[in-house]
Amino acid sequence: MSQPTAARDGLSVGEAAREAGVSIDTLRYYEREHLLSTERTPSGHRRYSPGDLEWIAVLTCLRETGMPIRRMREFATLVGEDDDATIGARIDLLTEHREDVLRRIRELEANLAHVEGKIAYYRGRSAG
Amino acid sequence: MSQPTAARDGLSVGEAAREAGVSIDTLRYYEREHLLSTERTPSGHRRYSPGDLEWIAVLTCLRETGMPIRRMREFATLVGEDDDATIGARIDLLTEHREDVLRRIRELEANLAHVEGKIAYYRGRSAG
DNA sequence: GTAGGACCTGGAGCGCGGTCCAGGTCAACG
DNA sequence: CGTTGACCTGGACCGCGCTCCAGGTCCTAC
Repeated sequence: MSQPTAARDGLSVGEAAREAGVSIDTLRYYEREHLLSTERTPSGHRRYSPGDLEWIAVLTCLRETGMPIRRMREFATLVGEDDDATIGARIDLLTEHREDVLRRIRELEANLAHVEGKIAYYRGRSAG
Repeated sequence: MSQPTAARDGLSVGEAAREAGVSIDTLRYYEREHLLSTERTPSGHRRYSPGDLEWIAVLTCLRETGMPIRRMREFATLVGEDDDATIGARIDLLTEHREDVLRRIRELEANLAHVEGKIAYYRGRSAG
């Protein structure tokens, strides 16, 4: 092939990892867990398309909001079916997750207030 | 001893666990990790005072805000030294933790917005 | 005195989310 | 051609925060 390297289609796993801000091992792990699947070069190397990168960003967002891998797999399966009949299920899953996140934020805020109270208490003790 | 059961001093580990909303194993684990220490009855059973319960509540608050056990141990050590010279250090530790929690809340809120965007997108798709 | 239940200890096991490793293949460079 | 570095696989390993288990003690009630 006379195609120059720069013009090849998609990113290598190392490039994709750097781009997405995750480790190479994490990308391979997600693939094992069926959260993600990629094209391969004839020799078996993974190639990440822009769409793949967007999807990885979605996965990362879900992870960072504490969604377990198991649940992410459910979502990935729904999306992977690429059937509009699953859209309701996708909305339900994300909506439930949204509730979880909101609950966790409220919980954090409540506990934060305790921590701040404790700080204030110690400030008083060290001043008085 | 003629002392009635109800008048004995402090709660058993089972009672304390129920009261504090954690498992018995967790209380014993915290003790192994030097986050906590309790009086014992002559026969070796743990007894939890009201002060112990308050401390467990503090530990629980720190855990729920994501402080690692290792860091909780640092804090427990400072408090355990019962030396006013450590109060500055306690304030510093809690203040750092407060920053961590605030960061995490902000992160969650940012990611939450993405999740909500996704929900809106799917709603549009299923409506359109 | 004996049955049951709560407690004790030390240590193994678990679920999670990766992370690392060995042993091999592949691609580009000089 | 050989070297170098990124990639491949399957599987072992890790840190965390518990959780469970075996084998034993102790207390209470009948």
